[in-house]
Amino acid sequence: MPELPEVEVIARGLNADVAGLRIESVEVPGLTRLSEPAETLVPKVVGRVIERVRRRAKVLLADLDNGSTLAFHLKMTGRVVHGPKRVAEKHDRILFFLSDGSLLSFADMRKFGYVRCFPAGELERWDFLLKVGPEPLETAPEVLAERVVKRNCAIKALLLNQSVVAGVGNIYADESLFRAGIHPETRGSRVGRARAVRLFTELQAVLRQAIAENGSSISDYVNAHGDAGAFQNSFNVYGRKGQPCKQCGGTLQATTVAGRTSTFCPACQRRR
DNA sequence: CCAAGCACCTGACGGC
DNA sequence: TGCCGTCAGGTGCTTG
Repeated sequence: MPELPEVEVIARGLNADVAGLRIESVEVPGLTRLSEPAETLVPKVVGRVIERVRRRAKVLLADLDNGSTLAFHLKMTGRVVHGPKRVAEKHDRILFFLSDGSLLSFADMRKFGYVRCFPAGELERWDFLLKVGPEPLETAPEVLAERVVKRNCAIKALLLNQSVVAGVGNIYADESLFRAGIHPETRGSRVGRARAVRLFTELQAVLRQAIAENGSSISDYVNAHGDAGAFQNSFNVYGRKGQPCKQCGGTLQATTVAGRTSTFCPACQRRR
């Protein structure tokens, strides 16, 4: 569910809340198949102080005081929330009880998400981080454009490909393509350098705006305090199939690209 | 190597 | 009511 802006908002909120707190105990109501087993995970984190919480791509990273790092991937429905101590709820996967009496919880209805702890020095060797592309907000649009203009697959698929650019998912891919006036099925090689630069400039703008509005909430997303975001109210195309284009008044259409629903305006995003 | 398609899960919603 | 098909902020593995 969460894309770059949502994970960024969660990371900032958590960092403000839990940095400096010690993990006193851990409860594991049921980790997912993709997570590290509780038997190896729990001993690595109990007694450790959380030094900092940050984000890379769509992964939430909590650095601990012995150099190890807890990594959470929320996938479609994962939530990481910090709040008062409470009893376990239905979709809770792992609960971290902290030194100020508060609780850091990871819940995931669909069980696609995972949590792992990388000992000091091992995070850098994690396959996911070795393959993932540059951060779109820390990379010049011209540099990002170079990564797509020679590729033959659909520009929408390239935006979703985490090794091309990190952190973009279905919402922000569709929204940035609309802002740049590019049809989602256009091949990377047919976009052209100038329009590709425009695309990544618009991507940066939409990501920054979404972060400023606390992310987008469709059904599951909440920030580190359990609050919904507001950017879903600003969508131009995502989830608006059949509704009027905010730019030209025409009817928005949807097609499937890279296995994902892609909503676009056939007039503002002409195929070339 | 690249592109496409499905698998992994649970729940919500619409149609009959 | 209930059953069935469809769809959902993402990746990762297999297949061609």
